[in-house]
Amino acid sequence: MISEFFWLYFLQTRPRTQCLYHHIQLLNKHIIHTGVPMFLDFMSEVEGLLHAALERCGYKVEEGVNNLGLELSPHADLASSVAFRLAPVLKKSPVAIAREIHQALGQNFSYVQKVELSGPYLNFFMSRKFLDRVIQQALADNAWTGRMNERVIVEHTSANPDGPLHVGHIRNSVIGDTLVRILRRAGCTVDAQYYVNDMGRQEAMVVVGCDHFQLDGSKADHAVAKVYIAANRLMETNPEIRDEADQVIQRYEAGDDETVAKIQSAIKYAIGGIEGTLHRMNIRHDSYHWESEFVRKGDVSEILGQLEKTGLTEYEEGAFQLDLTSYGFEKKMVLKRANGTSLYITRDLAYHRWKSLNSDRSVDVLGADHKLVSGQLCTALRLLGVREPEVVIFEFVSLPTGSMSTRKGKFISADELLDEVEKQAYEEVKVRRPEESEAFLKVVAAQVATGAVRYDVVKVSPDKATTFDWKQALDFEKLSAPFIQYSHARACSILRKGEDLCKAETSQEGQNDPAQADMLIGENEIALIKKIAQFDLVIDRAARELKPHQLATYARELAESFNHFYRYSPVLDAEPRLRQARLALARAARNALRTTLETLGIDALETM
RNA sequence: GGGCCCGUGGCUUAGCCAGGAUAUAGCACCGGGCUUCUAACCCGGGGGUCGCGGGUUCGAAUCCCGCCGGGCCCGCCA
Repeated sequence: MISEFFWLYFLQTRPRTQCLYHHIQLLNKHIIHTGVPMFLDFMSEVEGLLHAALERCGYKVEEGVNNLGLELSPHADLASSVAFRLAPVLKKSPVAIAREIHQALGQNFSYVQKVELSGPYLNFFMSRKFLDRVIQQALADNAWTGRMNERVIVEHTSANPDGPLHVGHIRNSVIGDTLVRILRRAGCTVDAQYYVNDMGRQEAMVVVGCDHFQLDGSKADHAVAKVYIAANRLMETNPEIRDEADQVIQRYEAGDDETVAKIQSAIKYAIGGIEGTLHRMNIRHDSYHWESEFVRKGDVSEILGQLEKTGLTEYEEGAFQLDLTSYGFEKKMVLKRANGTSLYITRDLAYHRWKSLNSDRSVDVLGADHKLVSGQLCTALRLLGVREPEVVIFEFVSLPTGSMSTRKGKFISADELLDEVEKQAYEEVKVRRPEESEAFLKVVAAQVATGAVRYDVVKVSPDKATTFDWKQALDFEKLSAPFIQYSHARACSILRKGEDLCKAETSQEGQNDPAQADMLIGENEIALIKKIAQFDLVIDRAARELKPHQLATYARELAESFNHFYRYSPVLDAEPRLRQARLALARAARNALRTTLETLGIDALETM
């Protein structure tokens, strides 16, 4: 019975030497299916070989992350720089140590073909057997799924229902939804949640706005925004609007029927519009949770009571506050207003406690402006003895003219962006496929647009602040979704023609030769198989570290590998047995591309 | 003023947390490749003090300290 399992990770892929590390997991439920040879298994074998060799030499490496110095390298499938680590301790040259370890490695290889000594480095190479099994795995009907088995709640988007999503919100939505997909691929059961801010001032302003202005016939979320912006403008000259909003907040918290009805219908109306936009981007939430739920159920007052017991609370000018100065927060956290109504942070505390109790992991995707408040929230949760969420922070998206604001009507909506990108995509498809029907052009344009928008967002690390740029958004030339979608479409095209060819020959000659994977010896073929093999590592690492952009990078590399294969290894013109082998690889690559695209939430077009 | 994040060829960007062998790509620029499975592709070329200065180390884009520049935050808003 295995009680421990080494999770192996690696950073990136291509040329430069990259760091790998492992992480000991103590829970059986995390064990990866060992019958599915992917990169993790190759790496596992390398680790075992190295540990055994080190033991034979009588060498000990210190416990620690990546203590074997494993890394992806342009010189090998996996390289170890462990000799460098041992040199200061053993007072020998790294080259001599590497030589000793190399001699002690033995020959009990399965997925390892050979180990080459290169100065102080030990270079491990994959065996034919491993490569063949990778193809078999990729050819299987079911896409690869990991064994994480955790129940995860991912909260993302959660935009106030006071207007449409804008280009800043979609960074949240795309990162969040991609994480949901990555976690599911890794084997988790994921509940994607939208937290609805129904008790805040913003929503009260929408209701006040609806009392003074008419919702027009535009898309629901846009109509709501107009009313909301108008109400805010009105407040500048008529300060009593603020009092009206305050009264709405108080009546709603008190449960006044008429106010409840007004707020809820306004929210449902706005959310309907927001959902429409999300659906265009292949994003769906599994459940919606309203902050008022947690007030009405009594969770909020229960939490206030528990926090009072910590002895860190106090009343200041009638407001109930939590003093977190000893935890490094200089400002006190106000839990209840002097007028008795609750605040966002208090309701959020209740929501987070509920999430923690109903999941193994909970993930929040939040903009950089929430950093401080989510730090306070986590500290308060710790005081309550509740597991903290894992918070994924993304830096701001601003406009060339400054930051966006729904209230001021200063934003570029997601709908506007999608419309423009789709228009551009339509022109591109029309040039390339003039013979196709209008319906075809429209479908392809829409799917290319969705992909282009999602990929543009997800390819950049969340901690880079960005400035929205139309020119860049509409330029989906190379480093973008269409590049990957196109590779997939090419693979599909080969497979379609290959099938026809096989049918014709089968009817003529009776029998096809079975595919011979070991005929795939071209440099580009091997490279493609190796790239396919890395999928499990990318998913595993992205799921654990919550870094979706790593999958975006992998997708580009996979497509690139396929394009090289496409260019240098003719499939249909090859002699029958080789053709079979290459068709199998094309199918394996098609499956890998499709799975990767699906995990990114990008449509895998079969033709474009 | 304090806290967090970012700074990599003209522009955008990977790698950084877990330091290792020639620093990743794209755009733009120069040149080449469609009678051959979809050229939304492929190949070659030029272009880099990895913000600056110290330190740690056999070895630093990566770790530590200081500085400079940019973003975000510091509400009885969310």
